[in-house]
Amino acid sequence: MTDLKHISLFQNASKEFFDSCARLAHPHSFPKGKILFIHNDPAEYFYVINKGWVKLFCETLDGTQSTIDILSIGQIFGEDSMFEDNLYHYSAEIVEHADLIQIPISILRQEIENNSKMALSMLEFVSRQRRQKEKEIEHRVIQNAPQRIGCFLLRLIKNNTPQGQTVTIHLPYDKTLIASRLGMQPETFSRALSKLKQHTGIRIKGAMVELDDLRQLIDYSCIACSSERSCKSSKEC
Amino acid sequence: MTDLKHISLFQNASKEFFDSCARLAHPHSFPKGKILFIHNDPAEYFYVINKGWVKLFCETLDGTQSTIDILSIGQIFGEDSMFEDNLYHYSAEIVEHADLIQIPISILRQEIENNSKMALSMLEFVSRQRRQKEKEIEHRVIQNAPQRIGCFLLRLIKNNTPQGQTVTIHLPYDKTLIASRLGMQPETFSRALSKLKQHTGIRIKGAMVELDDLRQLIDYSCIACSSERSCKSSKEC
DNA sequence: CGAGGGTTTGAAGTGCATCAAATAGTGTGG
DNA sequence: CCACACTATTTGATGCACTTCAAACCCTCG
Repeated sequence: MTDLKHISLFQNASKEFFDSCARLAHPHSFPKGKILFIHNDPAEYFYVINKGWVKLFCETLDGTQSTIDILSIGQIFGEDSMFEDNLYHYSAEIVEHADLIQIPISILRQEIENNSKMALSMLEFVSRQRRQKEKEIEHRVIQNAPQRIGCFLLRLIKNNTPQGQTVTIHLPYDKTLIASRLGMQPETFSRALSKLKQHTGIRIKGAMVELDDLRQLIDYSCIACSSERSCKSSKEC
Repeated sequence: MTDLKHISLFQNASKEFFDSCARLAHPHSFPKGKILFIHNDPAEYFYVINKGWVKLFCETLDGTQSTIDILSIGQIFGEDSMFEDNLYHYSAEIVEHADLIQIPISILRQEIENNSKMALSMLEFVSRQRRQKEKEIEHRVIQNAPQRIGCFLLRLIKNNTPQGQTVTIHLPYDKTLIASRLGMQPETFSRALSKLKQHTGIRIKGAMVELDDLRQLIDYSCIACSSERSCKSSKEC
């Protein structure tokens, strides 16, 4: 359970919070494909990801899905039901074998109510996510498919990577999933990626993407973005 | 300044908060077209709208705009810079002559830090907005232009309006603005609205929209939505 | 009445979706 | 270690939705 201490959201959590977690939180492993909960299920727990990937999504009656987010190590989900009517407002599916910690939402709720520093951390956290969603809408309006992929790649690169140096990016999950994350069809993703290749000189081998110069990718993708800094260094994107 | 007491976000604010506001907040009137601040301006104040309409937007170097939101009476904006680097992360423009109250962000910040009930209200507020943004992304993925307009109309209708009764909706601002709010071109909006007319039997006279039966509009628009309830009654949409 | 913005309509182009099929890649059991 | 099955990915062909550019129309307000 020491893992929780490394989650930035919990930097200001109290000893009592961690103690409660030690008593009431459960680590769990889940295989790929497992549905953790679905839209409108009553929400008792939120989850912390220690390993693997989790997809959050909604779907309509006719089965059409829209991917809300795909999360990984250090990220949390399900906590937002606290502010709604204690129902999950999305479905969650394991897309890469995952280790999760299941924690009663009530513990978090209590901590937020009693520990004002924690409440502030939570506010920062939610506010940042709100902004990211706004950015995402902007991107879908302004950027075309290849640019959205370029932006996605840039966000995968660590902030301290210097320019003018060969960089290798490992796509974190299936291309089909990336496509859904970016709001496009798999076919479109495939075609858009090769268009991106033509425009920026990136090299693609399976799930590996290599590029010699960040500059070109930034120039191509971030023209269509209002952020001052590129998506690589901006916390917004 | 009594107006502030009616803002639901401030229901749990302390007497000290309202006192500080009485001393340091300024009411202002602004004409249509006035730019309040632009992206990356240092943020000292947030705003409460008493009257009129305000557009929040971002724009890229080449002038392409993306509308984040269009707000009106009882809504606030600019407060989110508190959790960023004290810069506005969007631009704000008056789109209908507006009366605003300008309040130092520091007052709100202090209130959140000292009054845990207020922190919770704020969390609820931001969390709801985050969810609305998620819904908006879903809508743009799943719904086509006429359906998005239908959904927009439904949200304009008061929740307690009964079905099977003629309803008149007044478009709150320019059609061009509604178009930008929904992420489409004015021409697309115009065409999509008449397509919606064909499908649902609504009647359009300028800025007035009339319909005999909500049911038809709901059936047409909300098929492509994952929300349990229709956009009319759902707090999500 | 006439100027200027908002709105609609028309014609043509573009980007993405869709459907269908081929190909590559991965894991399985023999 | 190979053949098979199954899934992920790519490619091709076609269609549709929305955009873009251009022009007409309409409305309001001085």
